Amino acid sequence: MSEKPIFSYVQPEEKTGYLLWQVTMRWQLQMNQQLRSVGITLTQFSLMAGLYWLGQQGEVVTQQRLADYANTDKMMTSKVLQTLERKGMVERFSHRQDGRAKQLQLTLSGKTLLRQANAVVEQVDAAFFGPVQSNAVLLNQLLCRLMQ
Amino acid sequence: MSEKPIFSYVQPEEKTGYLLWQVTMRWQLQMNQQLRSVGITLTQFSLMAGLYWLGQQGEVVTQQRLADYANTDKMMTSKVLQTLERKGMVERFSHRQDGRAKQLQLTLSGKTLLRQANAVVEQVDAAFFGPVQSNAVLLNQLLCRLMQ
DNA sequence: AGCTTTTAGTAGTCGTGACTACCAAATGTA
DNA sequence: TACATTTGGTAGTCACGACTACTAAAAGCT
Repeated sequence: MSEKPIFSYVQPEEKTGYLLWQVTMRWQLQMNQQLRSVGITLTQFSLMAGLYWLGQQGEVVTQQRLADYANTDKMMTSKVLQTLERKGMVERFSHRQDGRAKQLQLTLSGKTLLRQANAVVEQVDAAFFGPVQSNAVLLNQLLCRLMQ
Repeated sequence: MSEKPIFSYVQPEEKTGYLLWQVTMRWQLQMNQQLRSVGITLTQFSLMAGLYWLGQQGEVVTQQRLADYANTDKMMTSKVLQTLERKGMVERFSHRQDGRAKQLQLTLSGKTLLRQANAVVEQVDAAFFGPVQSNAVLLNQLLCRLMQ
């Protein structure tokens, strides 16, 4: 006498959410493994990239602004930026108008590192998405719709 | 006199890899937030689900076997299973044939929790992938191709 | 049997990622 | 001006997820 099965007959790995998760973990792993050669993590890269980008737009970038832009929470952002400051990639000054805020700035070594890291990221991305290159635009659209 | 820009004119958030990452983080967050009501994490759920599934196939499941199946590393798997054992969701016996291995078994409470958690997962998945429901099969195929 | 190599599992570290809780500065309002 | 509320940032906790390094048992080899 067997119990009622918990799952339907679909195997877990056939579920879209699970697949999405697995694929992303693999992408993230490859990124971090390759980025290791330049001494940076994916998260650190994405924050530095965000900082650079906002800076290019002429913005005065605070930690909260960067966190909003990168969709990271401010606590994590604070910690990673402390790490990046310790590594000499980022400087944090106190904000002129707002006494609470920290104004962020990439250092010269930071920009150099960012440039090196970006080359790695581009290369891993190309290799990873090679198998679906013809459908890249489509995949992009679907993902965009999931972000609203 | 301005330096050569580090990135092309594409904004970072337009990159497929970055999008994939963002979407998955959001999916994972929603999963974990909802699963909290039943007192389990997504990772714990996926290991329990894998254990259940392999058990249904009549296999004697060891930690390494489960790790292989779930694409998790054995160190992490070991720790999460210790947590699950402490919570009384899983039992770990020593393997009859292999003195190194641990044989895994879901407890009754484990199965109950798994059933509750699965209902939550199904519901979050449905809500999350609603916006692309008509293209679900296509998205699935693309993701599958990225897993080889 | 004696030896090397592989394999199953654990301990402990680092870096997220989400959380609670907190401080202090800025803002809104009476 | 006085007070309550919001906002920018930090400290510390928990749970991955990847890593190094380790023990001990199994398997392979001579």
